Amino acid sequence: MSAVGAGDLTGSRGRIDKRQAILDAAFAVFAREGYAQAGVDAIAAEAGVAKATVYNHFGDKETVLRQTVGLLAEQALAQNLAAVGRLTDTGGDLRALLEDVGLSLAHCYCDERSWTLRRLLLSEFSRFPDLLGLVFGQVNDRVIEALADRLARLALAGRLHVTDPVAAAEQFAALLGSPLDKRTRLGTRDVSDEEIRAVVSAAAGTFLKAFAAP
Amino acid sequence: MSAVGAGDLTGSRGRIDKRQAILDAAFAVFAREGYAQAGVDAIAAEAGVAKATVYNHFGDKETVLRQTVGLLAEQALAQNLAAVGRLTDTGGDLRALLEDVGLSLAHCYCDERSWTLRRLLLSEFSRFPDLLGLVFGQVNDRVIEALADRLARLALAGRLHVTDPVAAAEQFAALLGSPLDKRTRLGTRDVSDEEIRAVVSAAAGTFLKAFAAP
DNA sequence: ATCCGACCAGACTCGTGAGTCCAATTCGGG
DNA sequence: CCCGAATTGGACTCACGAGTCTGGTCGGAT
Repeated sequence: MSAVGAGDLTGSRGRIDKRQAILDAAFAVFAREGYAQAGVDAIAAEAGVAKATVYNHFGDKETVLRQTVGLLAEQALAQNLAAVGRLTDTGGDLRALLEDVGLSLAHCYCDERSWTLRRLLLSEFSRFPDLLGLVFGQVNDRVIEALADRLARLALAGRLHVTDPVAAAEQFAALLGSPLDKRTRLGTRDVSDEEIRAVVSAAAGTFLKAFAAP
Repeated sequence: MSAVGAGDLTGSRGRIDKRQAILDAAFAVFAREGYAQAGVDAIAAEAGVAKATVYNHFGDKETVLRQTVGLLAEQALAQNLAAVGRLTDTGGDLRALLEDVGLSLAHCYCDERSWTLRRLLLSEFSRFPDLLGLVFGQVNDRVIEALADRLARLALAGRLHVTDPVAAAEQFAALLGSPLDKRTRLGTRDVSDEEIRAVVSAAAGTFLKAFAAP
């Protein structure tokens, strides 16, 4: 949860680290009420901090939002890249490998924080279009790119038959993400692990039928 | 654009049809500013109507939003169903058929009104979760269902090899929608017709590689 | 001609939330 | 042990927007 840079005498008692407490609280409150409705008072209260302290650290409400989103996006990116990193040809069953990676990605995708972040981003998109741009460009595209790299290597090894690795990566992501969006109603409905597994399996199945080497 | 029920002495002069003018204006303003920011004053101004008239017709701001979204969702559903309806086995080239339907669906999906509606829905989702539920359930699911029906018939005719038509329909939709989401940055970027065509072609290609009868 | 109901302009109430200010307090380092 | 920076609670200003009300206008039906 916390775990950032230098001095980490975590929030509760330390005189420092109000900052992190505020960011956590802001995320919770923004997610719960939306940017416009969320009062800075509410954020301060949730963080156990005076309103003036929030302004000391961030200057204004908008900056609080940007910092919050930026931090979360960074974390999400790291998680997704780690998941994609598992896609390494071990010479074993290709389908099992794809399902393993797909499952890791699906778990990143369905993580509570992840859903909340995405919902927040979508909600405030009209007010802060650049935020969505940042996340689309910096997170989504990077993950696709990393996935494409791995797929290209599998293709070189003769295990897949893809001509455009980026397109294939996009399609794999689509096959994974869209059904999850629908099943979870944008993360507002719990899905059993079996259901996730079924989605991943279907995605991997279709992907392999389309791209497995002959 | 307007074209609804009974008396359509369109907005400007007629004593009636203020209602439709208000709904149109509300859609524009909500889309531009988001629900929370959009003032009823602004909606009234955009509709060329007094604020009191808005309250005469709808009672409160929330009702204005619900009616607006409901109307638009209905129209979107009709358009999508029409597109799916084109998926009829003519005995000709299956790929061309799929691309034709895919293109029709993509055009529905990329229509300005369609994007705006979806963005509005996503934006206000935290405040009105039931609205998204309505659209997901009543529009999205129905389209998938209709598509599944058509795919099932193609399977019966021996032209496709699908075991679960609904899953296949979902995947086709995913292959179509996700790349469009990304390319158009949720509809905030114009995409050339060639680009759309390329997405449709890629989707149809992957779908057929996975599901074409052997 | 006249009455009714929809419409208009704009003023008004009321609540809410951003951002500021300040005097009192508390902690951390020297 | 003391200084300064961070923090605190709370009061305060200011702007904005929902919803109400009023007095008056206009068109159409009887």
